[in-house]
Amino acid sequence: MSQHKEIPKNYDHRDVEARLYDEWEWAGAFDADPRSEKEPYSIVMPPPNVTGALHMGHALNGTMQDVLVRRAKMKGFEALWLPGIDHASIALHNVVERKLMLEEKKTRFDIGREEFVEICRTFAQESRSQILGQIKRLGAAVDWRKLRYTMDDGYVDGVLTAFVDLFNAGYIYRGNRITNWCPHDRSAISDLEVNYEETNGKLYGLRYPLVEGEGYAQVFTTRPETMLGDVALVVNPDDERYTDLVGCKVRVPFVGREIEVFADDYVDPSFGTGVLKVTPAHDPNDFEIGQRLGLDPVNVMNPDGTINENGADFAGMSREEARKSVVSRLDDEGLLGEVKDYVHRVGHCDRCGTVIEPWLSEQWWCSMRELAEPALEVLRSGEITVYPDSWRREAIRWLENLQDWNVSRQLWWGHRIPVWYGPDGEVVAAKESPGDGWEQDPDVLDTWFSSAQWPFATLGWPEEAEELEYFYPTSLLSTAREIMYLWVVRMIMMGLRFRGEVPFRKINIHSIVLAEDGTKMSKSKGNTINPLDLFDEYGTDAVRFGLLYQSSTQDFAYSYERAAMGRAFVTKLWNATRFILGYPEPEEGEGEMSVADRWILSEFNRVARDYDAMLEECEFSEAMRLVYNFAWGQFADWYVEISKATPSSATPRVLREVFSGILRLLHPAMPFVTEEMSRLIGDEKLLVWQKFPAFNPELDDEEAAALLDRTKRAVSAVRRFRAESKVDGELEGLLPDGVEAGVFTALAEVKPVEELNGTNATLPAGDVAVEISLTDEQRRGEIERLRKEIDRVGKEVERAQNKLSNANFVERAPEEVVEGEREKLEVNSTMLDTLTRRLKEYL
RNA sequence: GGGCGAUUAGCUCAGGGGUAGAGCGCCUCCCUUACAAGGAGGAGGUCGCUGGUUCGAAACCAGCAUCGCCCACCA
Repeated sequence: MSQHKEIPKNYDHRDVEARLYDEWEWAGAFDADPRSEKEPYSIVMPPPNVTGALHMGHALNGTMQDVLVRRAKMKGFEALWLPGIDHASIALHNVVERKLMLEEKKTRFDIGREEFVEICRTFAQESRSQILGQIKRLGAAVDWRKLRYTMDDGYVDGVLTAFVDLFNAGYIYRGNRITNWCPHDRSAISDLEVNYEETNGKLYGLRYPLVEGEGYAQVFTTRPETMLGDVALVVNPDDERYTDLVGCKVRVPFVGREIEVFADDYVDPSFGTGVLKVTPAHDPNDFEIGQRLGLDPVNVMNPDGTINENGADFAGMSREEARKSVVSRLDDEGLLGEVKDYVHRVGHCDRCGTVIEPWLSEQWWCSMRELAEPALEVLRSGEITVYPDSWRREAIRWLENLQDWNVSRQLWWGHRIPVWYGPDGEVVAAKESPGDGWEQDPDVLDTWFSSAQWPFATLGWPEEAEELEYFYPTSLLSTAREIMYLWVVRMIMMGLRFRGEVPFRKINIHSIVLAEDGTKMSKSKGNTINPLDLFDEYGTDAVRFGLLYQSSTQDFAYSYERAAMGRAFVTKLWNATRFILGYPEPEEGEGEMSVADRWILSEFNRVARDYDAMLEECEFSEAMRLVYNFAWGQFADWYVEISKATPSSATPRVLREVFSGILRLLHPAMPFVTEEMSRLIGDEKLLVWQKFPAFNPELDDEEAAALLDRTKRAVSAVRRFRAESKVDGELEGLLPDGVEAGVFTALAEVKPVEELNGTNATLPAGDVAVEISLTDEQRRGEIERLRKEIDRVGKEVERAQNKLSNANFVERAPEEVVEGEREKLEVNSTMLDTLTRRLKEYL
């Protein structure tokens, strides 16, 4: 009774995955111990937002990290993969506010800060458990005991410590300046949280009547409503058209303010009329011009985007209403000039999509220049390796042009800024209230401020925890490039500031998984793919393999074919397992190895070496190709067939050894099915506790490799002949030179004879030629086949002759290339002679 | 306005100075005792265009075209 009959032909991932994950967890397979004697390896997981479910990007990134962590464990490192969740201040704000509006028709201001924060906390709690479940579905080898959440007490302490330190060191300061204001969120956001979109707008010509005399000055603007806050007009000092205008006064319509015309270099005479209106409270450039001219800004807007009391009759209107109203009343009064269509880029809030209003407000800023210097240094010197390197250069460029960072948000959900205002106007930063009568700043910190502490705050900082001591700096950070600036670069700065060491030694920037049509996945377009659905349909291992196989430095359109490819691979391996279980057990002792045994061991050995090197450099796609091609194209297609046809006494051992090696190579990429197969073939240890195959120079066997290479080519030549000439029955032939006799005879199904019977065919296979006897019946079609071969080989000869007759080639090309051509010419010339002679015989 | 990248088989994509690769799809044969989600064999490409470097370019360089992405305060 052969054992494999009891194992189904197809692997059932549903049955296996949930069971194995629990087993891994119970066994403590993912635990990492800071007191270990081993060398540490650590990755902190980019924490998913509490707002969202796992998407394809998470699946890809999670798989890559899992590959590296499991591999590190198998290579003998004490490997930690630390999981986490981000409270996602502004993102969760939006989700909860939308829900509140939808379900109760209330805004956050209706229910108040305390209640709102409570709702956020509850939502986060619920959403979090769902996300953690999804991480498990992926198979992620994370140490759950070390799960961190950015709102945990310990983590909060780290964030506040960092803020207080930066404040006391003078990096954090308060400034009244133009920020990107989101009227919907009623909060400032940072430059990086603004998305600029091409918008079809209009340029409105506005006319400002001269106070003295007749006439007006015309200005073009895209935001006419901001004229209510104008404090000056400016022209370029070299603009001769307006020499007389400088120093004149004009009247701002509706508000009646008389403002002066100044000269300033900033103005581009070729744009519009060459006259610019200055609205310091509502435009960053104007703010600077206003400062140069010593003019006070006039703010005409409320935090919610409505016009305030400075806006005369327009007070209370929304931005949009005010724009229409201003334009139509200008028109009524003859003060509206030309109105042109104008395509320009308008900033939108990254989280809610609302049009951003550049708006003057009081915010906390973090001065970046000095903090950036050490970060630049580690990137320039290559102390941090980035895959691919182009992103290292990008990061450098960005750091070189860094603006100060607005870290305060007028939101409620998040880390409240630890700045306290004393009864006598004192301002201090402290983790706790300095005493009675002190009031805390109402704002919260930018989410990314807390994220910037992630690599060390998760390990216990500011405590000198043993985890921090042992696992920091982390080994690698893997992430999508879209948060390179928002997050990665800031972690480098903060890591260097607070630990004096880089937060990670390597950065893997992976590609973005696009929708099938090659556009970005987005909920609004409805083209998202849910990885969990894929896991259900194809099996997690198959999806993981497909993602890795398809990943590269380029963004890629997700293709279900890759998951199907992974599934086919799983099936292939699964059936190899069934084969091995039905194969004779290894006998006592090593056994005598055949050339084929030596060959497959040698090949495997090389694959293991190259595979490991590829993973070390985050070349996941190439690594998958390599092991796939070996497992399927060499092991299954050839060695398994050889093991059936001409086994040696060592074959049962070698077969299991190589297959077990393949499972160990693949385990990091396809953890579930490999674990199941490993068990079936009798391994007692979990795969993460088995040894990752390492290169063994003794197994390298050039001779066996060359022999099998020729043998396989000879076999293929015979198979091709059979297929093309439609020859079924047995063939007789000479044993070609330099092939492995047993393998050739068995796989080509050619009966070796001493002499051919006279009606022969020559089958070329590179530097091997297979000579076989033909029956008269088999001879049919031989003439046509010979002509085709003669044609093909003739071209080869011609090509080599051309090259070799080029004196420059012979002189300048490397020796081995020239020599190679000579050999090819010789082999092919001989072949051509033989084939031509044979054709003559047959004609 | 700057920067980065892409353009290779019908499709999705690798590769990379020395005769063009994979998966899927297509064609022929085969349900043979691991596997039809499979096996054996095959067809299919002047590697975007134009120049240059080189003995040799699909690969390196320059320009162009097309398509992406990122950065930037022109009203």
